[in-house]
Amino acid sequence: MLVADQGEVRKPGEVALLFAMVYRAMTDHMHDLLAEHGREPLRPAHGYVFRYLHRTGPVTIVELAAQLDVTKQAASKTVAELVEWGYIERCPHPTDGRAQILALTKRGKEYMRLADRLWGQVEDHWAGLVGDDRLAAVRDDLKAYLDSRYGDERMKLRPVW
Amino acid sequence: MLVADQGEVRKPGEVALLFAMVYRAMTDHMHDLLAEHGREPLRPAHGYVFRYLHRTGPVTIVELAAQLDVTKQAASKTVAELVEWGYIERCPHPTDGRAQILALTKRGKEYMRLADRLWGQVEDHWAGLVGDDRLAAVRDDLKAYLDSRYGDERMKLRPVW
DNA sequence: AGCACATAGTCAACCTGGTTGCCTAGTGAG
DNA sequence: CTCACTAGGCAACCAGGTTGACTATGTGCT
Repeated sequence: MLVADQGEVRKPGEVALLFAMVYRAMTDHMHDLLAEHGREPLRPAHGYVFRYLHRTGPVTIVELAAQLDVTKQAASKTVAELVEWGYIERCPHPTDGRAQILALTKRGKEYMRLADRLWGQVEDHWAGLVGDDRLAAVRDDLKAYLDSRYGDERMKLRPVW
Repeated sequence: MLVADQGEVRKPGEVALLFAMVYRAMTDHMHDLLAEHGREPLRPAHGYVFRYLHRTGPVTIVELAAQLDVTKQAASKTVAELVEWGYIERCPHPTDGRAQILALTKRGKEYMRLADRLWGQVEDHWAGLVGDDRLAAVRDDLKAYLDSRYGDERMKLRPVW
């Protein structure tokens, strides 16, 4: 596999700035692909709700708020939107009269599967540029940084949005 | 140099999610370092203002707005804050009575130099984990993606904040 | 059973950081 | 001089969060 170009010394802040730009570029790329499928982009916060519900199964608003690292009210607002758009449904909690159970609807699962496929295409595009091995190395280096900062807590870190 | 661990297949969306988390982690890391120096964190938008002024020299609000990809009013608000905090100063435009020239103050330059140094430390931490070569490869792969999407326009892409 | 305390979710108001539409003062071409 | 345009600011608005308070429900203790 190709060795990195050694000619250019890394400037302070360069990688951080590139990071912010690439994140933006990837998000825009994703929105372009969604548009090609006639789908409106949802906000990253929405995407994290979908991922969390898919990984964990039905949860309450309090649990969702904790996962997204926002207040109950903010989680409630986000949920209200997704309910209105038909991506999430509310069910009574089996044992707690106060709480509600939130779950992805069929439509929500479809959107999430499409989004995963399209994110995969964004990453495939990138892998096509630099090689699967290099992108896997990028991923591993990202994980190394997160592990160094958060260890086992790293999956709890709220992503930027 | 070590070859990437081949055992783990990339999952769709994995790199994108890692991206959002690492960006968050790097920003938090940076805030921790600033706090160690008794400095308040500024918002990323502020940091981009500093960088732009430093690279380009004094500019007007309209030019700044274009660079940040926000409205004149938003740029004006951000500038008003930085003026209030003593990082930027306004001067009359030499030839246009309507316009003002914005420039970094000494204090602004000091903050920016410190911020660059601290971003360098964030990146050095990462380089220490994965190796300079690997981080240089990450940087090159980030650039490859941006080039593929924006070519020469890539430096004009507004970063996420 | 009753009570004190805690919690789930919602409401209204607020805040931040943007946008929009409009305004005044200034610019430049004709 | 006139007119179309621009620079920057004002006020109101919006989105997406927070705060504090509220009601209904739950829990644990006596």
